[in-house]
Amino acid sequence: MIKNNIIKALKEITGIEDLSLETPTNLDYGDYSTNLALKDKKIDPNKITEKINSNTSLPITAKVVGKFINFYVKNDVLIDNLIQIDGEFGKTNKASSKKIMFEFAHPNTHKAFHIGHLRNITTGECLSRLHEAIGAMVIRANYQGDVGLHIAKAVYGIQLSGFEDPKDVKKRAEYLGKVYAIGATKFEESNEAKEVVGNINKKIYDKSDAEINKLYETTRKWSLDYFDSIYKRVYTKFDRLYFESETADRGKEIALEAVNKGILVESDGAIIFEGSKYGLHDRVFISGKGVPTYEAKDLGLAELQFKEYQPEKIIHTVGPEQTEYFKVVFKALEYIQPDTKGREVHVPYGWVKLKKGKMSSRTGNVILGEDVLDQAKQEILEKYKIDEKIAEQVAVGAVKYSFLKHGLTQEIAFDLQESISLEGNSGPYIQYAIARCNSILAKLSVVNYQLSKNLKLNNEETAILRSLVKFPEIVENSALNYSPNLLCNYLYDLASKFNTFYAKNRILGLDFRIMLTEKVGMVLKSGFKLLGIESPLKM
RNA sequence: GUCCCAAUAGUUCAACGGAUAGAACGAAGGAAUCCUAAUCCUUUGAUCUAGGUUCAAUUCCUAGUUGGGACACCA
Repeated sequence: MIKNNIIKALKEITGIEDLSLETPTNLDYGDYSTNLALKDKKIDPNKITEKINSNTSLPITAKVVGKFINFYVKNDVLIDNLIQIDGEFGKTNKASSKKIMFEFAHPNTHKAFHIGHLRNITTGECLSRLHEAIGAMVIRANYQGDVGLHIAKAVYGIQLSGFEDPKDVKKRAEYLGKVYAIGATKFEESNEAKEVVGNINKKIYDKSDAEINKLYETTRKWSLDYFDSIYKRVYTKFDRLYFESETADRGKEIALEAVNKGILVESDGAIIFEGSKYGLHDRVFISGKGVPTYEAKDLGLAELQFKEYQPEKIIHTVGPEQTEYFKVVFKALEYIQPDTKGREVHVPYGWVKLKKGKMSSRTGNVILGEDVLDQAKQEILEKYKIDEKIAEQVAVGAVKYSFLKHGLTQEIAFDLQESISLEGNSGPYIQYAIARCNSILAKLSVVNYQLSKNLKLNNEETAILRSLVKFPEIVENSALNYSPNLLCNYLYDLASKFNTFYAKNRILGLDFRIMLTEKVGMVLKSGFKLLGIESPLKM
């Protein structure tokens, strides 16, 4: 990467080890710049610039503006880079051979797969792909809650309202959402219901009631089948599906062993970890009834995950409300299984909130993930004359992009009409640019470039070239900072530059412009692939 | 009460301690003999408050205001 070349050259000249480059937002200030001379008054920016410019092997020229040194990538370097762009462009080996587990999605069976889950899975899939692009070995894991109080509430809801089988994957999921709301509402209303649900919960854990077992197994499968259909729809394939039902027993064992070691202690009949001793808060691992909580299950999960895959890190993509929860559990885990220290990471992503009202599975006031996709698709079909398959790709792209373009920790105020935009800074805008590239190239029978030696580039062409060079480092930054929005911003900017170029220049007839078009299409497509979004050939 | 996170145009969001704080939507106007008008071009408009650190603060620190979240047997 050019950036590294510059840093290396600067280090040799100045002897400063710890220096970084900036990328000015205003292209007039160069492709990169440094503030070295501002930080250290003894440094003379003019001397550095002279040395840089006298070294013709460097890919850049330098210029002093004020105290900044700005670097401009040379034209021939930009063009060499353009020629080299192929489908693999953007991939690096920054994280090569590192094994990282990304754990995401985690819907709970018997509950709705809502829009928040959709953001989660979109984010997790994108982070996975970004890390694969920088050379990591990625394991996609999904930890699904198939036991616990919420299941008991749903089962209770069924007992109250009577069992039905709508005989359709989606309708079954809707039915479960409905009975969950019924059970959960009753649970909050009366102590008697709390007692009943508690007993159902215990029965599910110890499998002591044949009738409940059957009901549980049947409805659990309904949920999982439904989730599978969504995973497929958003192009995610998990390497491993973990279930709370498989971590619960072992988790409880681990917690009990930890009591013997003095890591966990008994308090009021429950087994807890005293996080408050570490500036955190106390949490219950085994309830007074002897049932392992989420905390204990996470102990079982961690052991299983490290044993099965030996990942260097496990990235848990989970909402921000669990930030402090994870701190406590990771701390406990650190004492129980010391080699996990520093390897368990919680990457929180902001909530998707409704612009009006509050989302809650309990009250049934949720926006289902699938409904969002369906509505976006419907709107696209009504608005444009395209076939169903492309409408699906555009709809999924619009929804995914609307999540990914936001900073990861930012909450999103969701409004279907506003959020799922088809114009402006949106997925379809970029898809449209890609389709446009394809459409231009399709006019050519043979692609055979004859680039003249003395190309005179106009502003639009130069802007695109300068942008294309940056793709690999954008991918790297997005991956390492867990920031898909950086890649979104970049792709939008590139697509926008291309559209401006397209509007002002005729492409067909000039080999250089045809090549530029082809390569822009490639980069946009590669970038979208990393976001987990398809690029239709035509729109 | 303690702790965590956020606060930027009318709205939804960007911005690596740097240079003139970027977009999109909205509003107003314009672009078709020519490669896709889901496009392009104009115009419009913002850093919660008070201190501090710095050559330089939307960014870091302190306090406050507002909103969200977590704080024992839910996940």
